[in-house]
Amino acid sequence: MCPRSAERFEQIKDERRRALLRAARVVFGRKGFAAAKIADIAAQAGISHGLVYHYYPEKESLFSATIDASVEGWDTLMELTRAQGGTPWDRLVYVCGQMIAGLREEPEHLLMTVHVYAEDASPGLRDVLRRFRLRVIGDLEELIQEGQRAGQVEQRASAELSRALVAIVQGLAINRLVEPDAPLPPLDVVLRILKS
Amino acid sequence: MCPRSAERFEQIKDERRRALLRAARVVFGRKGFAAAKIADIAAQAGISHGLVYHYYPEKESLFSATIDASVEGWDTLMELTRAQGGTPWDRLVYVCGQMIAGLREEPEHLLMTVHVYAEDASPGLRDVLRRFRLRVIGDLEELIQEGQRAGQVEQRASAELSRALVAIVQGLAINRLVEPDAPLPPLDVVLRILKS
Amino acid sequence: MCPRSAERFEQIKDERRRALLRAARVVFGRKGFAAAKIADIAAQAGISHGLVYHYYPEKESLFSATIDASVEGWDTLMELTRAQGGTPWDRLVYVCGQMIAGLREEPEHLLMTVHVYAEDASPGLRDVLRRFRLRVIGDLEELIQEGQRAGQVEQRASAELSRALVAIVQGLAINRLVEPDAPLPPLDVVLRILKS
Amino acid sequence: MCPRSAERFEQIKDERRRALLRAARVVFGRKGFAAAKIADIAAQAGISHGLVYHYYPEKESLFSATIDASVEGWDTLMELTRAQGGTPWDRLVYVCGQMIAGLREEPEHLLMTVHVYAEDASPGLRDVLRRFRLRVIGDLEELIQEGQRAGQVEQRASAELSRALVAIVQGLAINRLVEPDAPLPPLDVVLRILKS
DNA sequence: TATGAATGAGCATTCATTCAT
DNA sequence: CATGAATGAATGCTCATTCAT
Repeated sequence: MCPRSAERFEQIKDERRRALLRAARVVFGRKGFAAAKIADIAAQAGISHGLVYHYYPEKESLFSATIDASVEGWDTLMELTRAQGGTPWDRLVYVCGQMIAGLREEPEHLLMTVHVYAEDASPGLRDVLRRFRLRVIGDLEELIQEGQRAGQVEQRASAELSRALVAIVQGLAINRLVEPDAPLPPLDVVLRILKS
Repeated sequence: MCPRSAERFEQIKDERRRALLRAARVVFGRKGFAAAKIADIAAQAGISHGLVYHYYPEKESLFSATIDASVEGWDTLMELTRAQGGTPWDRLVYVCGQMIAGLREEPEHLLMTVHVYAEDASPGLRDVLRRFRLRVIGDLEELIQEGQRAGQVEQRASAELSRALVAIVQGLAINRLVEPDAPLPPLDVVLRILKS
Repeated sequence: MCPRSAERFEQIKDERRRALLRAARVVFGRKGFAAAKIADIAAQAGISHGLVYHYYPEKESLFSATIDASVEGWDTLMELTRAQGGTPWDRLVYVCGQMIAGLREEPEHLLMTVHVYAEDASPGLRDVLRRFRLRVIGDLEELIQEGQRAGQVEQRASAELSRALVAIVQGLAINRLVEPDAPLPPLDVVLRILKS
Repeated sequence: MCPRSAERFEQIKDERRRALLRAARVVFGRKGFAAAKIADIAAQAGISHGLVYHYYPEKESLFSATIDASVEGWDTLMELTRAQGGTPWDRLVYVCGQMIAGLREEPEHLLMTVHVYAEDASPGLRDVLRRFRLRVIGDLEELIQEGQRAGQVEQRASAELSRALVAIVQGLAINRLVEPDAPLPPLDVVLRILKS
């Protein structure tokens, strides 16, 4: 009724939506799309499963939104990275460092990708994920090419280097889930991939 | 009754069992445990879904058997590797080369692991997979330690190096599934991880 | 929110649960555990088969609950019987009269027992039923012993007499199901078993 | 080829058929029609499940044949009973004695009846069983009427007395299966039903 | 005949989705 | 908005029945 409460309303709604997305990322990341139950996600978010459908009309939309949030997160990271001063190598160190730090806290973030190549995932889902993947790979490739121009990264097919980098980060995410207490290799080991 | 037909019988049975395992590896590898339908696997193997239960009493047993086959495959590879002449580094080159070649043909092999860390996977499944993982990591670590003693691998925590190696291979397996036509990075890029 | 509706909620839930139990008793009693389909029971209760699982997590639990309800019914009857004035014989007349009257309305009640001696019924089920049986037999035996002390029942092994009594009642229940219109023998014929 | 072996052949076939029927009676009696598996029966008879279909084209025929065998057994008992000298009461003692003795060895015999009143048992099955039941009840009723004419059985509706007699015997069969070691009440307790 | 591999219809159970409260 | 009861399509698994050997 009064604007105050309407605002407050929106606030609550937004908060809840964010909480829901966080919960969805965790559960989807851990179990994949098929094995994740709406009820699991609702429980993780602390709401009833019926309420989920007030925010997202179906499981797939929720999943898509989760990816979208990850994309946003990635875009933010890339902006920060580009705003970083220093050499191209410094920027590579920064972005990889952030990715690995992210693994520690939320390995689910980068695992989302793993779960949707399934042949019978709806084409929509596959596309959404594929695009995310290609964006990450593309952004990293750009940084790598800058590094190559600066002579800080070896002169090899940048597409391969970028994919190798993504591969190791995803692989470490898996490791993180299977053995949460195993040590992650230090950043410089990961970055060696780019040095001849 | 006659030995000829009894033999033939067993042969056919064995062949089918192998075909079933192959089909199961492909489908489980692509979709994970929850999303893989027995009917999918049966179709992939060219048999009716009912027949699957003549060979394995339940989905989980089939999954376990699939892992067991992967373990055997790995053991064979390790034997071949150890039988390889040359320096420790040569052996590392050999085993990683084989793993990456395997990715080209059957990326499912190394992906099996990805799908079972789910919190609600039956403890049995999780154990089976965890053991497989630890075996691979352990075997590779041994090779790495030999390489360290020979001065061919950097003197860093061999556990971390081994996990980084497994991570990149698994990450590449994922990449293979998502983008089957993307190029895999060459072997020496992968092995750089072990060199300071 | 408001207590009125919450109460009403619980009421409806309870009603439905009772309706489900009644339906389950009828169907299990008629068909036995294996032959009774959840869909039959749901149809009999006027609900969808999926909803059954909101109330009982599996067929066996529903069956157990059905037995539990029968046990309660029996306990109530025994309380009424013990509250009955008169001689021990009067009480035997009362309880047997009620059992036979029950046969007319719901022969399923006493038939539940018949269906679970199967060798491969889960041990849980068998136990639940065995306990019910022994309770009935034990309670009747007690009444019989009182009758014996009062000289109203013949001085023979009360365990055998009790079992003979249960046997005839169960046998009549079967008769009731097979020939719903055949006459039940009058009470005094049944009670003769206890008189020398 | 030669008549000797052809005969022998028939013999073996007949023996097997009898063994199969015996096995079927045991398993059907214990588990009912729905819960009894062809494989169970075959195992009990010591043959492969496929072979069952050489003797009976389907589960229902096997069940019918089992009933037929029971009918035959009953007819034989009735012939023996009628051939028995003495008073009508002596004959009743004889036939009930045999029934109770049968309970000790093969309680399944009289339990067959219990399992087929199910609403969705095929009408054919229900009829077959109903006829068996009515035959037993009718034969006993005849004996009871003889007893009544001889003044040895009370002058009450013979149909009810007959059904009460069958009821107690069936009830005892159930008891036998649930508690194989519980004592059966002695014959005279059972026969009291017929005495005023 | 005798075996057991193979098929497919049927049933228990799960879970996304809807909707009355 | 929020809840959880209700529905029904989908999937694991069983088992009667068929059939190649």
